[in-house]
Amino acid sequence: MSTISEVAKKAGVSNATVSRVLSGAARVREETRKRVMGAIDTLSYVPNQAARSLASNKTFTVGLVASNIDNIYYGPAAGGVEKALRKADRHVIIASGNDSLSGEREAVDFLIKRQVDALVLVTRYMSEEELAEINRRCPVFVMNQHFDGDHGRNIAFDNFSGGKMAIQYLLDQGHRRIAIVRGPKSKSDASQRYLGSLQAMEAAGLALTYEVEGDFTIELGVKHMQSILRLGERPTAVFLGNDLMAIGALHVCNEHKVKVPEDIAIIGFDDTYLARYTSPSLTTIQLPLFDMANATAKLLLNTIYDCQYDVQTLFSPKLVCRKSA
Amino acid sequence: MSTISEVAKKAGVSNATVSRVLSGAARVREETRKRVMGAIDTLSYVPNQAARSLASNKTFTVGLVASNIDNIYYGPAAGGVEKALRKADRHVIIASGNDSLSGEREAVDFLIKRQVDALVLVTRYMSEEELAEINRRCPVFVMNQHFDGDHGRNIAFDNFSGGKMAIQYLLDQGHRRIAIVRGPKSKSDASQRYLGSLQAMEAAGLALTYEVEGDFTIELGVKHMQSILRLGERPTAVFLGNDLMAIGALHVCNEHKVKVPEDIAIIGFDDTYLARYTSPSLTTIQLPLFDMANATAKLLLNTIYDCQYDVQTLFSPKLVCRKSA
DNA sequence: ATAAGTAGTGTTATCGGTAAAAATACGCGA
DNA sequence: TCGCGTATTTTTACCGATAACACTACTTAT
Repeated sequence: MSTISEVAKKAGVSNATVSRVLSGAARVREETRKRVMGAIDTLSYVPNQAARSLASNKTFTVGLVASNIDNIYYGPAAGGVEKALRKADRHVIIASGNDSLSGEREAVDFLIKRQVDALVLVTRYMSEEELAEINRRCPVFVMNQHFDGDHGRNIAFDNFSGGKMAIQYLLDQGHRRIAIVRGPKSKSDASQRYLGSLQAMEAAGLALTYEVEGDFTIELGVKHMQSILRLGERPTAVFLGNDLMAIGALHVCNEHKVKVPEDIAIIGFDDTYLARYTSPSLTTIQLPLFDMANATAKLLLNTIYDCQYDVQTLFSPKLVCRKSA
Repeated sequence: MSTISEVAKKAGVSNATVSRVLSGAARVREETRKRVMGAIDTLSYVPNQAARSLASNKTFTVGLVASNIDNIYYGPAAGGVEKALRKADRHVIIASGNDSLSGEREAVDFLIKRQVDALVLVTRYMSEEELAEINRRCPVFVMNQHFDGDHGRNIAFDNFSGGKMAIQYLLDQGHRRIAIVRGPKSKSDASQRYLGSLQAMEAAGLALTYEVEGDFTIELGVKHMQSILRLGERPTAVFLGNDLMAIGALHVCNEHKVKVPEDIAIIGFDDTYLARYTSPSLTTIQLPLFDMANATAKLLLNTIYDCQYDVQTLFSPKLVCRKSA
């Protein structure tokens, strides 16, 4: 490992000049610059991150907390964040929240101790107040919850329209007896989807046949679908608040030989990559998680590191018609 | 943020003494130690990682490269690694290989530039020779491929027995016409599963009805299952080299109204968490990925950081009977 | 001609730790 | 009482960058 001094010596300049060439911020004569670049090249010099951090008081590191790494939503989220940050030569530390509130807190504390420059949170259990609290210790960015950091901006998805769209599609298909397994009341995205659904129903002058709160897990999709199948007068269609619950629901229908979509139509939300391969394939509302995560990271780069990316801050739902509805 | 000097001052000792209280390696009088701990506590001092790294020439950071973060296998792998490392107060930087060889290489280069102390690779495209090559630049740990770093140890899974077990189960169920969609020939784990299957068939005096190479993706599971259904004399059972391909296969069967397991039995490999929720639920061979990743990380900690964890280095397959076979 | 501004580069202090060497204190046997 | 070994702590160099400031050589305005 060569150091900046060796490069400086070889190029016949001072350390400071090499540093300037590297940072690109200050003016350097073109000829000098070339000489330095040449030296960097022949020595295959790589700046020492630790020294950089120590001197500049930045770590060039962003922490990513997921409530659970082993989760179908985590992949695209981490991928989108990592892609944007790597391109900008920053890196991502991960910490899993082990699917609990205390775990999420520990993960956040761990990363703050590691002096990350900012946090991206994809949490399930933290309230918005708690996010604000954390934001006082370290800049926080989220993508699925209502929370604007100090920068006053956020990446948002139009969950309301998405919920409306799902129900509207069922109505258009002729369904009148519709049930909803909504996501948790504590989550604003879930609530928006629900509110959108209600509006679509009301506009059609109808009421929900059945309604229950799930927690976005397969397990609760299973449980609630079992209840729905036991209902005296079954609905002809069910809107599940996310794909995971829809997968659980499909599983139950198949087990009970209830034909989807003939006997009962199922529609999900998110369009995870599995939706295409369920049996039958899942009709759902697409949420472009990877792109949203990418945008979140770019917003972060702009805010924390003064980068200049164009950032799309509002994303819209899209209906993906497959075979389940 | 308070510094080590402030702590030292408050405790009435030198910086060095605080340092050795923290590291725990050297002898410190119990009374002094308590005084220092007290000062650390009241100042809520947290050591500066950058300074630590710079002085000790270690980053306490491990790089994790996955061929694709957005992959069902990545979650448990990352989770297992992260858990062990966080407990040991090290952290994990992630980099995605974007599902290509060049992407994997870039990810590795990125992490080495970031001066990680070691690498954990969960790659799809890199040959063992390339791993050895990388290992010369930075200690490499893998869990699914045959590769022992300089330490000469590795976390291994008995894929051979797993393959044998899958076929044996099908034979026990009375199947005689059996097809295999094996994993890629370039991967040793896939080949071991295949070899194990062959042995089971031979022991029964039978030959495979059909055999083809897949690449562990749902898409190829779909494609090969379609071919199998077009076969003149269909096999009565198919062993897919991993769950992802099995999910694709199930999807095709359901689409073609081929009843599973009555018309054709399907067995997968890995027991991903989705196996439980397919229709019908997937019979498969369990591979404890999270635990293996955890063990890999512990092996890494022992090797790189002189920790003393007990590490299980060989893991065994287990049959998980569900409804698809 | 002189002051003032600007481009380009060098000097130097500093970031907050670690580790090796040096110093101090203390107990013990000769 | 002296020398020596052991236990404990301090001193003193770094580690490799950055950033504020200083300096030099030109331009340009006055």
